[in-house]
Parts: sequence; C-alpha cells; structure tokens
Amino acid sequence: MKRLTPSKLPLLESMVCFSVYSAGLAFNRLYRGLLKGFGLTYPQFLVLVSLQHRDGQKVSELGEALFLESNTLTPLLQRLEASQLIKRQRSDEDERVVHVSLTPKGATLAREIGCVPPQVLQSTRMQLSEIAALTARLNTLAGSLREQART
Amino acid sequence: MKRLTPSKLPLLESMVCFSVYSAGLAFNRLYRGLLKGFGLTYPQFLVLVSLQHRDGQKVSELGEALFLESNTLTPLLQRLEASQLIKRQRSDEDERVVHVSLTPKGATLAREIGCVPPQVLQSTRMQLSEIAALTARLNTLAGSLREQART
DNA sequence: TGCGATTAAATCGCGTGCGATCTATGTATA
DNA sequence: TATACATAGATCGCACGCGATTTAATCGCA
Repeated sequence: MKRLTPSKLPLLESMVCFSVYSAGLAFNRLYRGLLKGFGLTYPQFLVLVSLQHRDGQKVSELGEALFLESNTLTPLLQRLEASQLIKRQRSDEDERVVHVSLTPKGATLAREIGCVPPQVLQSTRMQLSEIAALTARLNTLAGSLREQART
Repeated sequence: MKRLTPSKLPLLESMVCFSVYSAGLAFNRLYRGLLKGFGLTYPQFLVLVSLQHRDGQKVSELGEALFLESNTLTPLLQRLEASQLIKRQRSDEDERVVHVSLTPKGATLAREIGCVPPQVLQSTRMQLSEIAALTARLNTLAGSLREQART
C-alpha cells in the first residue's frame, strides 16, 4: 500500500544522505584530533595526499581530484602556502594556470602524516575487506549523484 | 611484505574517509538544487525532518539527533526562526533549556519537502535494498568513529 | 541556607564549501 | 589584426561546523 505523496518524512537514521552526512562529521572530528599536532585541517591533509601522489598539479587538477573548485581551493592553498608547505607558481605556457607543488617542508610533512590513515582504519573497527567494499559502493553512489546533479 | 611506516599515502579513491567526504559533497550539491525552491539548506532541512517526527525538542535533543552542538545549532535555528518556520521558547521548569517547535508555516513546509527524499533516492540509481544496507553500515561505522573519538 | 560545581545555550573566531561575479589570459573567427 | 568568446583562478558574501569561552540557571552538598 504505497502513498504517492508521503505525509511523513523518513526517519533520519534511515536516510542514506544523513548517514553519509553524520559519518562525514565523525570522520572530520576524528581527523581533527589526529591532525591537530601537524597543524592541518582535513581538506589540507587531502591536498597533501594528492600532491604526494602527483606533484605540480594545476589548481583545476586538484579540484577534479578533490571535487572542489577554485572558490574553495584558492584560500585553502593560500593558507598552505603561508605555512610554507606548498608553493604556487603560474605556468609559463599559459599564465592563467597555477601549478601547486610541495616544498621540502611539505614533502616531509606528507611523509609524516602517513601514520594517520592506519590509525583511522583502526578506529573504524571494520574488516579491511568490508571497508574496501563500502568505499567502492560510496564511490559509485557519489558518481551517480554527480551525474544527476549535472542535469 | 608489510611496511610499518608506509612512505606513500594511499590513493584518495581508496580511502574510506575520502569516499564519505566526497559523497557528502555530492549529496549536499544535489540537495542544494532540490531545496533552493524551498529556501532551505541541507542542515535546515534535517532540522525540519527531525521536528516533524518530534516537535518541541530541546536544542540539546536536536543536537543528539543531528550530531551537532549549540555552537552550530543556535545560529541555524535563529535563521529558521527569522524565516518564521520554527519558534524557540525557554522552558518554564528549567530556564536554561530552549524548546524548538514548528510554526504552522514550518509544518506546512515540512510536509511539502516530503517529495525531496524520493527524488534523491532516484538519483542514487541504486536498489532500495542496497541503499538500506549501505545506510546500516555507515551508521555502524559512524558509531565506531564517535566512540573512538571520545577516548 | 549558601556557594562552588555543573549544565544549557549563546557567542566568537576561523576554516571550509559554494553561488555569483570579476580579472587576466588565451583562442577563434571574421 | 581586431573583436568576441572561452577558460583558469581569484574574490566576495553567506551558511555551516567546531574549539574555546561566556552567561545564566540549576544542582549538590556541607
């Protein structure tokens, strides 16, 4: 017996958007404590992770990797630059483009924060295989949502 | 052959924290478009959902439901009150406590936004059973993370 | 009863996210 | 070449999220 227009909204706990939202809050809080000693926020941590894999990325490439745009990235990168962890330099071929690379200090820090993800994994209290399956499902889900948002 | 201190961080796509983070961004963007016409943000939407299930909650009870504290909730509730969607009133028994309830206008809007979650579900392009399983796993995961963050 | 400890909410400052817009550079087309 | 158009970042304003602190009310216990 279905309703076309349900008068009652679903319970928060049964909404997948809310589960993702509150899990995101929980991850952010956990990372905050673990990253505090390194002087990093979680998005800043993500930038270092991305740059360690590929240094010298354009701002737009970082944006594609992190699903963020220049209005979020520019101030974030300016703060990382002020902390001497990265440097930003305009491309010679195309002066509109800005390349971002790790400074020696940033590269050192990027190695040091390698200990954080294992600690987080530990805190999930889940099997690696289950974490991997969950990650894959979430990536698929996020892909579908992004596709729908475009239309 | 394991390393005790990996020199390389894992790829972003393989990190469950990042999958949750980017799925959260994607949900937020999708909701933004769907809620714009109602003049609501996603956290404001969540407050209306919670109040429709139980009206007159204390600020602290809303906080437990949404995993937020007064430093986030107070300004958010002030905006909802300015929009005439809720009213806030101090308890008579304990003047420290503030109860939050829907105005008639808020109750009407809460019914109208009932059409949004089904649209979002549609956009996930996943089976209901799979969504339910994912939601349950995420709730368990978030519970573990919150427990670890406390210690 | 009195008075320190506790509690609920509010306030403040800062770092994201993001819509909207701006600036500077590069591209294309007549 | 000149002029319109497109693109990459930067800038601005606003709404979260949260650590730290403040204010006001209540509790606990001598």
